[in-house]
Amino acid sequence: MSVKSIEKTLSTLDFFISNMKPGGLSLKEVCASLGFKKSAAHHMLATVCQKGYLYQDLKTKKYLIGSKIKKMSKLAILDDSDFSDFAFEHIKRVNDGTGEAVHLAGFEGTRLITLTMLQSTHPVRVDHGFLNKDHAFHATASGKAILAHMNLANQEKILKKNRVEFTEFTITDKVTLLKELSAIKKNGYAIDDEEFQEGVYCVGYPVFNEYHEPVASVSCSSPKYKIVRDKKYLDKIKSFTQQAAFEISKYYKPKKTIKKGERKYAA
Amino acid sequence: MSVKSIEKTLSTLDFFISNMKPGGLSLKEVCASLGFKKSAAHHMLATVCQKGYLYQDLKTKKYLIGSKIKKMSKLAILDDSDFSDFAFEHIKRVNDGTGEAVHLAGFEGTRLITLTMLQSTHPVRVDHGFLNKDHAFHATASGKAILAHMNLANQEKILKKNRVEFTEFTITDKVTLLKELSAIKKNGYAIDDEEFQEGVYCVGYPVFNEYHEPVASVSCSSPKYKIVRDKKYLDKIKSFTQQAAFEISKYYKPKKTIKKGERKYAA
DNA sequence: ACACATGTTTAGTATTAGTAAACTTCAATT
DNA sequence: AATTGAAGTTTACTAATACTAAACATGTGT
Repeated sequence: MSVKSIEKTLSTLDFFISNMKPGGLSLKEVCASLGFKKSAAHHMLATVCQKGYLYQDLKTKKYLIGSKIKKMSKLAILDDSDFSDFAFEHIKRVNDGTGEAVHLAGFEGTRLITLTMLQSTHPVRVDHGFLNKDHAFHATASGKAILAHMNLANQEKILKKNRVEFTEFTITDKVTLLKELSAIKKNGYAIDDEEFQEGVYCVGYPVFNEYHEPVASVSCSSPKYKIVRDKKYLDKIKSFTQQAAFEISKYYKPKKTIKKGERKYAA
Repeated sequence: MSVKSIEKTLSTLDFFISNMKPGGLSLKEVCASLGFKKSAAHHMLATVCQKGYLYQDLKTKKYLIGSKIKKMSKLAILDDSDFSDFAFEHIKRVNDGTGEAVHLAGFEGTRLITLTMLQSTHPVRVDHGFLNKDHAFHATASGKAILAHMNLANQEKILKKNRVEFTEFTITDKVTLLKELSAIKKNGYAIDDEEFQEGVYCVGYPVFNEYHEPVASVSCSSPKYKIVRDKKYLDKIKSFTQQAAFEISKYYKPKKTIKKGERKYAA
């Protein structure tokens, strides 16, 4: 079950994220775009302002994002810049070596999140996916690479919500997906064969923490015709990507002694 | 009027801001601290997670702050680091010259917000006020310095909500406050004579934008006994603070030609 | 293997959030 | 200067929904 008034409020914040303008957004704009009645929207926004998450410009009456959000953002974990910084050089090496788009993804609960991405340097570019956007776990190599190494309970929890059909090749059947995940786990890498975007082929390798739990993934996308035309090309992409994921996993090398009762290191 | 379920949700986010722990917060902790029933809190948190503003760790079930907040924070204006950077050297000069605590404050709607602060270098320190915390408009020199240069409508809007009695010297009567504000506007600076914290005396000067609208303030706090003991000490503090506010106002010097229909520059 | 602690789900009721309409404020136009 | 209109705000009322309590699951430590 979900609380509708909270849903509406957070959808409004979403709207601010994607449509923010320098002077802020007016009540009318919010209502027009989200289909709210103005009095209801006003009550809602007044409450949000009262708590300081938004605020209203005294002169223009337009709504702006409050600094409380900034304060809160400092407490977000996936915003762990250390990790992204550490990973960057390895991601870059894949990008330099292949010229193709490279993604570093992490996750928060059941959400797959793009942490860093490097665009293809080739003329025919593949540029789906944006920073911090949340992606499909089931239809991407990055998602499946992580998912494959989770336990069944978590896999099902994630697949319950994420099974949108993006292309005719998207696997939407849960049993087929679970079978695929087990193959991925055995092979050590995941592929996305036009499952998310037509004409795009993608390879993904998992990044593990010190307990051998999957925490992120590195993936490399390429136009499919290149893969078909030249068999060796895929091997090259795989080797670069695998290497990067392996190196990035070293970020999680145990730093302090493991306390008893904690999981053992198993890499 | 305010929407209660939104209020509760945002109070919960407030709780996350002030009580966040490395592994996240449990449902029980939230309920215990905020007095919620666990089923209600669960529904609420599930909704917030579904929208990605929080997320739940799959293993520990604890709640963490999502990266969507990070995304949103990049759109907050008062987080305009350029301004704070520009202001810093001037604030620093006041701190170096007086050795006392110096604050740079801005505001969002009816909220006074500390942007930067420098601690006193003296043994007897005055350290109320924290970064990004919202402060009392009516009981601080920083607040009154800004408030004095607003129009009556906005002054009343702000004073309607902020008239808490912090000490026996806090001015809580609206008429008295408005009279005080008009004196501040004439004098060009505001004082806080133990109105926010006992034993603390404070002087504040407004920072104006290119339209001569108050947008921020610089204030300097000192233990009151120093002011009483040495009349010249206050003059020194005032002169440093005034100079800083004057210099910081230059940040808003018009950069491009003023379009017709817009307010004229009047400084 | 058991018990306890924590989180999750459910069905029913009381509260509250949304509606519509009137009001305010301000600015543009006559 | 008076008038219209466009935005936001407030109100009183009612339909919808969020909260409660209690049972259920899950997993951890003993």
